[in-house]
Amino acid sequence: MLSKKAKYAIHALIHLAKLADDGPVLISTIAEKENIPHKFLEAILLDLKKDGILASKKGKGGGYYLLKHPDEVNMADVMRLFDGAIALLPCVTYKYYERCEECKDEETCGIRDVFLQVRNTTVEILKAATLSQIIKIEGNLIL
Amino acid sequence: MLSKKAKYAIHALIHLAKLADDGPVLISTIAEKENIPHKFLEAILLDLKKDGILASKKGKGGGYYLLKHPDEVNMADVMRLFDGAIALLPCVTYKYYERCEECKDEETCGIRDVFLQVRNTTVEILKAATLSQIIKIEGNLIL
DNA sequence: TATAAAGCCTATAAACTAAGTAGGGTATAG
DNA sequence: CTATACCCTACTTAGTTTATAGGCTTTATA
Repeated sequence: MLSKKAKYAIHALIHLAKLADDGPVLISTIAEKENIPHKFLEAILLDLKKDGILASKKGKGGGYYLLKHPDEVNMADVMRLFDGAIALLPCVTYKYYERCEECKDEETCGIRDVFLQVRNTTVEILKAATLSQIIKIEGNLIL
Repeated sequence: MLSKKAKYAIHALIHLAKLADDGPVLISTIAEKENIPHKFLEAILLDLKKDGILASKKGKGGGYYLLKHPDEVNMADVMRLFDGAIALLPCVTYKYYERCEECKDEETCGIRDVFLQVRNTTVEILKAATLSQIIKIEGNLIL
């Protein structure tokens, strides 16, 4: 399951993507509209900023805004940022690779093979799911 | 990520599937061969028994053995048993459905759509991954 | 240049979960 | 009838998640 952090991040990002041309948005505004605890959201947005997805402006008239284009922000990246590896086994991850402790021989491990497939198809779908794409889907679903 | 419980369960099941015709296997034997803490494995095997996948025989000459055919035991079932829902969001699960708290409108939720796709393809792969299948793959990989 | 606005930073706490341990109870083959 | 081996309940320990508290720093603007 996704952590709340990741879920909140996605909601905040979509919120910001929809208002991409309206200048900085207050943490408080996002928190209220998206039902996210204010202080918790603060930490989340900071992480997204450190990762280069968002930028912020301090002081009066400040707030957060998207730095990357909505086309360039996908769910795989967001999930990795907050929840770590997408794969279900450490031995089939890309960035977080680790050997499975109890595994006797990785080469002939039939379990590995299955979960590698799962990882690959999952990453494919999540990479295609950009902010633009999600907003577009929501638009179509309303019809 | 899979819990250790689920991983241990898979290893134990494969172990038992390979020895399906040799009568009951001792917990101690599986624990030793698969590097699983004995007491922990005890609890895991009991869960698998309660779920109808394994059966056991008490007393001298006892142990655990597969009740279901290796064709009928797949990774989706094992994962659900130990780690709960396979989906990454509670609102796209089959058996464990729950509304996402922060979700304003499930009908028009673009996030839901993405994670429903992920769930469906994942379940498809995991259902196809039966014990027989995994053992077969391992056999082929050795070549 | 004071001052309010708004993000930044560190520490802490409460609740939950995962992983494993302890110790005895119960059934059964020989 | 006793050694064997699974069954059951409770507990512990460590780590993670989900926050909250409180003050610090930057900045627009009156």
